[in-house]
Amino acid sequence: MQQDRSRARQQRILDAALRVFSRKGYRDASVDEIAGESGTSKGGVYFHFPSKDVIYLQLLDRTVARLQDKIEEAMAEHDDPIAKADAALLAVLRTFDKHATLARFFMVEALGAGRQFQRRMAETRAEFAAIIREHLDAAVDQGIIDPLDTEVAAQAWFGALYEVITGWVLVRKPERLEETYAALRPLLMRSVGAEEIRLSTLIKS
Amino acid sequence: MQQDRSRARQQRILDAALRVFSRKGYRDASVDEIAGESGTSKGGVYFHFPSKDVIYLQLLDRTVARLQDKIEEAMAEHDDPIAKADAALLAVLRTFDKHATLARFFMVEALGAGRQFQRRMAETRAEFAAIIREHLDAAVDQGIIDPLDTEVAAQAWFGALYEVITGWVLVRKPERLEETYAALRPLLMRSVGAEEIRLSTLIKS
Amino acid sequence: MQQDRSRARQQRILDAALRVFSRKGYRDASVDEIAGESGTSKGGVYFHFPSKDVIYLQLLDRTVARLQDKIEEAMAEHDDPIAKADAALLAVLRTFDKHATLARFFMVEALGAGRQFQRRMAETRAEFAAIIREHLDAAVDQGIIDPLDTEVAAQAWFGALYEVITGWVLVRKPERLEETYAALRPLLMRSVGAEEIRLSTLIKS
Amino acid sequence: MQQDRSRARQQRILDAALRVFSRKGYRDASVDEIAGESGTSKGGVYFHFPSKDVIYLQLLDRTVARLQDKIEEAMAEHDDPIAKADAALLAVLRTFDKHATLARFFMVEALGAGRQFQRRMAETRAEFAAIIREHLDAAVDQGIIDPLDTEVAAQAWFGALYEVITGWVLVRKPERLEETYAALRPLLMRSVGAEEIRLSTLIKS
DNA sequence: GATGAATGAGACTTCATTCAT
DNA sequence: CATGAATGAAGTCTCATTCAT
Repeated sequence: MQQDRSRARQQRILDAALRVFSRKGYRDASVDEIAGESGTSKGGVYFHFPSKDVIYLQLLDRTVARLQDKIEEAMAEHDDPIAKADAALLAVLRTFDKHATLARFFMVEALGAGRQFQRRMAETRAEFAAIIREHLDAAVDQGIIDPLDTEVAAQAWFGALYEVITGWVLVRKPERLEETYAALRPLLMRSVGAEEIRLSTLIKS
Repeated sequence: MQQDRSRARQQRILDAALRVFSRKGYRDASVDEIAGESGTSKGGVYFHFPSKDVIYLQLLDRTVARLQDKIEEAMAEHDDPIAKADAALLAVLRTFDKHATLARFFMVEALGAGRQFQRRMAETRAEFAAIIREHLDAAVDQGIIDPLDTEVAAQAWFGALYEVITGWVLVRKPERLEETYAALRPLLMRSVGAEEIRLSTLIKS
Repeated sequence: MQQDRSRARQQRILDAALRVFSRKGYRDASVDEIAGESGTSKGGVYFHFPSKDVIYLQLLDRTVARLQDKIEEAMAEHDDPIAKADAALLAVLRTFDKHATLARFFMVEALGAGRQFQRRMAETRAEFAAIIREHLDAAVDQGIIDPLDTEVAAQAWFGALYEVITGWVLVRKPERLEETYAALRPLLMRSVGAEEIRLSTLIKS
Repeated sequence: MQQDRSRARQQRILDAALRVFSRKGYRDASVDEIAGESGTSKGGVYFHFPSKDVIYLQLLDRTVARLQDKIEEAMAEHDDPIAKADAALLAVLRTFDKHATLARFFMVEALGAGRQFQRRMAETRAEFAAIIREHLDAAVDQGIIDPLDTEVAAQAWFGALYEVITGWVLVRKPERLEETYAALRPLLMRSVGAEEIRLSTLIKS
């Protein structure tokens, strides 16, 4: 159908926009460049999207949705709540490891892109933290870990992960992002007083 | 003398720039607005600073220097390396608690301000992480904590702190940033396997 | 088609720019004024030309090309090399006589327009002198005139012409530029030791 | 006296201005740069001169006066009117040969510097041409050369000289400007129908 | 007399957005 | 649907000139 073609075009524009925003940041990326990179014209872009803001916002949405899918998928394979949270982090890490463009866009450029996006970014961060928190809470409920301020713990986990990824994006060290996780994981586990879980149970997937 | 007046004016411009950048971010802040906010004219700003970039960079420098001063000061009151690192974090938290403008500028806007600043930001992050790491290393050496990957641990501490502050900047919850530290601290300590140190020894200052 | 419209608009911008540069010189002419004079907006000008420099340069090119066309055309009607050179000078004079704007642009403003154009202007002068020289050389070869330093002679002819035109542009005397040629021509001819050629053979066209 | 100091300061500013204008042209030279080059401050420059225009104009005047002095001096050594005119040209050539900065300022930058200077430049050119003309007229009166349009002849001589000098300024070829005169001189002489004068009588000085 | 801080008009250029073709 | 020409607001930066110190 025509609708398919339209959808495909939109996808191509979003893909191009991701690359351009990732390279230049929101303000320094021009609609012209996005149009060029997507093989369309400026008019074409404006046919599919009402404004540059909206492209950015949709990209943010798409990124969040993809990450959440990955996370849910990864968590589904575990029952233990700590293992679930742990798997979630690893899933995020792996996704960014494969898509450095996405990582730069989401980790580095998004927060300072402009006031108009900050509410959304705050929400997004909260959502991710909420996922972690949910399972930490469950762990507390099930007596796996001692009670603690799970809100702050979730924030701390998220922040630690964020920092490791950002550092990787900016400096590209270590080569593979996943390597760091071997060192990060025990820190996180100990921080909430969780017993070590055999990594093997996590990395099977 | 004239030199004093000049210095004072430069300070006023930097102060104004901090507020404007904090409100709008680098790109959305105009030199005109900085000039207005500092009670000068556009030409006046350009008399004291060669470009908008340089203002931003000097602001970054100034912020880093101030934070490092606070940190050194705080650390000087402790001998135990863990307590030193711990005190450093608290000092940072308190500084931002008092200067929300500075927090927003440094935590939210700076990273995504543009490619031209990212190398500097990466360095800055590395510097702060290095301070933490140094004392974690000392703690390992003195047998206070078990050996661990202190580089990643430092990054994780920094990231956790960063996230807590950023969350506070964006949502302004909790009211006082320092409150969170009561919950954050044990997490960090446990994460490196450190025994609890009585908070009282820290908060005396 | 659209391409035609685009071309036409470019021409209109160049025409307007010629007038404005001729009136004010390169530096004192503003892009705004060129835009206004061409019935476009500033953005419109920048859609068709990447910078003010480029407009100026294209104008220079266009002027040179037009003059060279006139010259070739005029020379084609003569066989005698001296007559050819002579006809070339007359063609240049007549062109400027009809287009005082062009004359002012090319003779008065161009040289001092800025360092970035001086190499081009030097080349241009050399090209015109080369045309004259070529035919003086031919005249020497054919024994029409005695051997002489044709490079300097060509430069001198060009300079004499240039000065006469510049004087006319600045003072607008005599009314018609071509009139001066009656007095200038014998000087030039004698300077290279050429016999007088009947003017009638030249002015038929 | 103080007046001497003031005069000296003015001279230093004018000298500096000559260099800067020669390098950059009128518009691209800044008062700041002139101040710097003259070892003064911007305020200092404005104490001695009311505006940038006036500096330029005084420089023009000074240059003209110096050239005229050289010319008068050179002409005083000859009685024959043709020899006088001839000596004048050579004097100009030699002056510029020694002061390339002056040459660039006066030959290349001055004409296109801006509308405000063009009347003055036109006058100046006319003055120089008038000197030449005067002696050509005398030569006609004394029966040394046949009657001719001395106004145009003077213009042509001036133009030929101008072009040779300008070419030298732009391309710096030949190494020494004076060399060219050996080739240029006979052309000029023949152009007015003058017999060759032994160069030896000219170059003694 | 001299300095350099300050002003403000104006320059070039960019770019999101609109719209005729 | 798509193109690319056009607009106009806004932004960074320059600089001649003025003036308090």
